[in-house]
Amino acid sequence: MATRADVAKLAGVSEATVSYVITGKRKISQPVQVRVNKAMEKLDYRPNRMAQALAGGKSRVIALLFPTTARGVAHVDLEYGLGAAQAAQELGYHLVMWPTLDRSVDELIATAKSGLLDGVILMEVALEDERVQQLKKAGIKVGLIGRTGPEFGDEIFADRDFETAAYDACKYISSLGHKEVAFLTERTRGKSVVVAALTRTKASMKISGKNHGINIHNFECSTDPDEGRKFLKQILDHKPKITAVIGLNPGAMVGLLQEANSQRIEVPGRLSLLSMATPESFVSATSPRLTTISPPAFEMGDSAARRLIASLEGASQDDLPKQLWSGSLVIRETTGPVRA
Amino acid sequence: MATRADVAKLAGVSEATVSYVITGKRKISQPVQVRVNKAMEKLDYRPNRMAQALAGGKSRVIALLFPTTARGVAHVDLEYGLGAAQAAQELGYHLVMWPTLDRSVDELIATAKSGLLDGVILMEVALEDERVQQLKKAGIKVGLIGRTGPEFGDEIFADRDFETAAYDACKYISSLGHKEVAFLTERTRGKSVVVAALTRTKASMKISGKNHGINIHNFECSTDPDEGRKFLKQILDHKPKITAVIGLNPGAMVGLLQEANSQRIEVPGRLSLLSMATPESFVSATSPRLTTISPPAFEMGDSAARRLIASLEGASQDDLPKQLWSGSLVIRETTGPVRA
DNA sequence: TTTTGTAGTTTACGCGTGTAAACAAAAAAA
DNA sequence: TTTTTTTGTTTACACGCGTAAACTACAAAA
Repeated sequence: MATRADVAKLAGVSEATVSYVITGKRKISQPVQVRVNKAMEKLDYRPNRMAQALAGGKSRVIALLFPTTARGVAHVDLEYGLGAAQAAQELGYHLVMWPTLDRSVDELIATAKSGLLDGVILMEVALEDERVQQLKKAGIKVGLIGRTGPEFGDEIFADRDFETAAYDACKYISSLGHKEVAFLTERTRGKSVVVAALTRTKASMKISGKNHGINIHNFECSTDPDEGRKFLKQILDHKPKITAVIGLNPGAMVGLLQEANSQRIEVPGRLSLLSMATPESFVSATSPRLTTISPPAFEMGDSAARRLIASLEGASQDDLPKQLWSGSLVIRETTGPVRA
Repeated sequence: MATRADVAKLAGVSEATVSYVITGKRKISQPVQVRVNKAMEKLDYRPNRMAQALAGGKSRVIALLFPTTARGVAHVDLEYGLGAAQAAQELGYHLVMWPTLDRSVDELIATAKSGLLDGVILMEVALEDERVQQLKKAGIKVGLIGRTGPEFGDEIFADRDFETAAYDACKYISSLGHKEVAFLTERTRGKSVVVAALTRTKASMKISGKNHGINIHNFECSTDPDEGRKFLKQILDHKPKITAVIGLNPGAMVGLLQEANSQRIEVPGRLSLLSMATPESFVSATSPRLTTISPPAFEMGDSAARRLIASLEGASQDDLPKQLWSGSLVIRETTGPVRA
């Protein structure tokens, strides 16, 4: 591999001049620039990234934390990751996958201090997320998919617009004539970490439900599909007036749907189902296909990465993609008018 | 951040001694080792990975190619990726996500030459995969999830055992009494790249079908669920004797299932469905839940990464995880005895 | 006694870049 | 003309580590 010295020799200039042509941090005359560029092309020169990182103190590598629970990873995380990785690539950065079983960031901080990582993107952000504090204290830039709250003014993030999402959901469900609606979220009792999305959506649903004349009944269960099955029986037996379920619990939603199918409960005839958290790519496997308001995961990953990198470069925060994404309602086969 | 010099000073030895204590490449006396280790601990010393990479010529970073088509990424890829990333992490390596729209590896080679990448893991490997040649020619170590063929003796890979998978599928389906079985694969006509898995499975199905007294009818269609829907009509109309479908096309399989549900075709009463390529985590969304023989994706990713890294380190190839994985049959709700 | 060997440690330098500071040449000001 | 400023380029070194080669102290062999 050709080095800067080779380029300098071929172009008949000093090594520093080559560097300055590349970075543009000093003015170099037109003819010299041309000579250097030609030499670089001829030698197929690529600056050594390790040397750049060592000398410059920046690796241009960021990490994406994949929170892996016992049950595996949420598939939407892959889409966040791909969006972020692709954006990073376009900007000359690289994204390393960082699976974690617990929520510890110790190893991550150690790696960042060793010079490999310039920044980190976090998912499944809690309202009070100690990881954010720990990373910041260690001097590591943090980007969020999601956000802490409510003082997030100085944070770098891309998140859903829960107010709009809840509004759209309630508007649509109410337009179908539903009055008694279950809102099914993930279980929070006994959990040390409550993802911020849950709190925000719950609050927004309460307001939007009222505004659209819907009675929102809050339920929660674990993300296991079996829990979704039990939940179906529960509402059929104890809350027969409920005619629609809005869900922020993709695992339970598919279980609910499966149970409805096998018990010949008509969907959407008897019960309409709308999921607010099922990734698009997952919907294709459901039957009948779920109506959703889903996060534009790829775009959100892209946005978070671009914002983090802009911050790393000290670049202006203009010309960046959206920060809040409502996601759009896609009407499929699990929602319909309430039966007369 | 503390450097080697700090440690050396505190321990009262030279910098080289510190390095040799870490790497163990020279013999260092017990008392000195103890002094150095204590100094490292006290200073919370972490070798700078960029300096290590520059001086040592190895970055201990590998890339994982995510082939992203227009339709998105196969979700099984996430599981491969997590397995590989976790294995890499355990071994002191890191894995960067490398999304590619086409199958070009030019940019990847350039990045490897710039010193950032020691090796690459490839997915969706074709029988004659030019990427493998290109990367090898550029001096980049390659690990495969899948394999080229048939001369793969010197290659580093983890792949499915298609012979066993096909055998298990045919044995089970035949035990249910099915005689006329469709085998549904992805479309190959007009495609420049044929994934090796397809060719191998087809060949194995032919043999195993014969051995189990099953008539295998080969079909192929695109991975679009809509194609799966059309396919259902096609076999019902033109091949009514077929009572089971074995699929190597997850997209079409879910479409098929959806169409069967909406047309009230009984599954598995009228038609049994067995998928050989649907990732476990995807199955939870199907209704009724698909019977599968699925690749143990996480373990395969783990194996591929461990093998690649062992090769990078020049380590022995012993004590490595399996190379060929058949995956186990998980009987769920879409298979049953043929109707009398 | 001298020679040879060995274990343990240090010296010395290279890896390829970023960039502050020094410098030279040409242009502008005095 | 001399002095100052500006522009363009180079010199010099730091970044933190890996490791070959040199060295020291001491034991063993001749």
